[in-house]
Amino acid sequence: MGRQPCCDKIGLKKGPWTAEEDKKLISFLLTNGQCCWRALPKLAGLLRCGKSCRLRWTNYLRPDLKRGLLSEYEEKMVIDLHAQLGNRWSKIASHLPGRTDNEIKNHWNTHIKKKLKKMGIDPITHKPLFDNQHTQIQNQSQNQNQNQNQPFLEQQEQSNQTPQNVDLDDQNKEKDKEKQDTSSFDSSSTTIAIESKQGGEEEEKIIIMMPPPLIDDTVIMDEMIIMNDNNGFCTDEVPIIEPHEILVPCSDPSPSSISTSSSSSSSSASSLSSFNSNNSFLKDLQLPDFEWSCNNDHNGIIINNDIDDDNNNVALWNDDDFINCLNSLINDDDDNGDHGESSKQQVVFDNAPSPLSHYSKMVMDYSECSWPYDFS
DNA sequence: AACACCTTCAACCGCAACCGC
DNA sequence: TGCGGTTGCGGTTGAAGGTGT
Repeated sequence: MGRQPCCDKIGLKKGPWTAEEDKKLISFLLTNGQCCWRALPKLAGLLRCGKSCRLRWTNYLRPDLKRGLLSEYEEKMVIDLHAQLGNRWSKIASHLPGRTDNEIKNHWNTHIKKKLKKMGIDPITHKPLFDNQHTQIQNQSQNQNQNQNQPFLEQQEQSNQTPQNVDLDDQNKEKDKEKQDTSSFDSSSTTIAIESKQGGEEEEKIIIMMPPPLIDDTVIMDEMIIMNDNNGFCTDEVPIIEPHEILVPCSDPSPSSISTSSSSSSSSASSLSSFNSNNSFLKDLQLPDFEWSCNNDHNGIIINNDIDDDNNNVALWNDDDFINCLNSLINDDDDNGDHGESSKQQVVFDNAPSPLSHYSKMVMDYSECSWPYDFS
């Protein structure tokens, strides 16, 4: 006998979600929180299977999602992490706040794969495809080269035994010292330098400093330097998202919903019920020192109770603002953008402990608003 | 304008892992 | 320990939009 389907598919809707369905799902999850996905469609009045609801929420509707193309830095991160983790998209996604495994997987298959091939790098092995005429590989030490050829888990073990340090600037040295016990990033561990210069072709010079072997499923990445000939970037160019600026639960009214650290690192798992209090989620996550490109096209909104007074592009939201927006979204029954009318039927988050209160802080990209609806 | 081909990405499917009993 | 239910993950699909002819 075949496996039982995840749900009774008779009469269940498939295919693209409608705005109405989205609203139902959002409304239900914000008022009730995440319960059993299997039971959710019935409770929410949706003709979908629970799996479909979960996917829709985690990949598209979650308020902490960033939308839009991956930034250059994110892309490099993905490449780098893929070199270590392979197709473990959820693990990769866990290092990129606001990105889902599905999104990264799609981006990898549609964009990055091609780019790497164009650059002469095998997207599977992350090693050069071309011979020496086109490619130079500079390995700074034989051991490092060996490390790269070893299975990932073996690298982990070695890394545990022989943590290596690198030249870091003074500011980072202390930080690095702290992290050394648990994780060490040796930015010199593997360097791939590719110089492509042939008859009128655009010159490319890419140096990829490979990150260290991972010690745990997650790793703190202190350094990742990828230099492009005319488009090199350094840490000075991008603002840093501190861990406290990233979506963090401030409280969890349902202790039973706290997930274990082993699963909470997944972006897909970073759902309402997965958050833990007291920032333990972040501890589990071990986010990298994130740096984002700061340009005029991306005015960041940080929904945050803390103030980032250095960044003029940052606007501050609090929970109430956000809930108001969600109310507007959910109760939007016309298209004239008139979201503020108090006479509208309102989904009430006020009295019941709102699951949204889990999101004390979150980062949204203003121009690529996380929510698929305009509720401005 | 019409058609074919290509690209993108949301959604689906099936398997594996996890969890509670 | 085994079993059944639930959730998470990664591969794949297919509709929609874009591009070329």
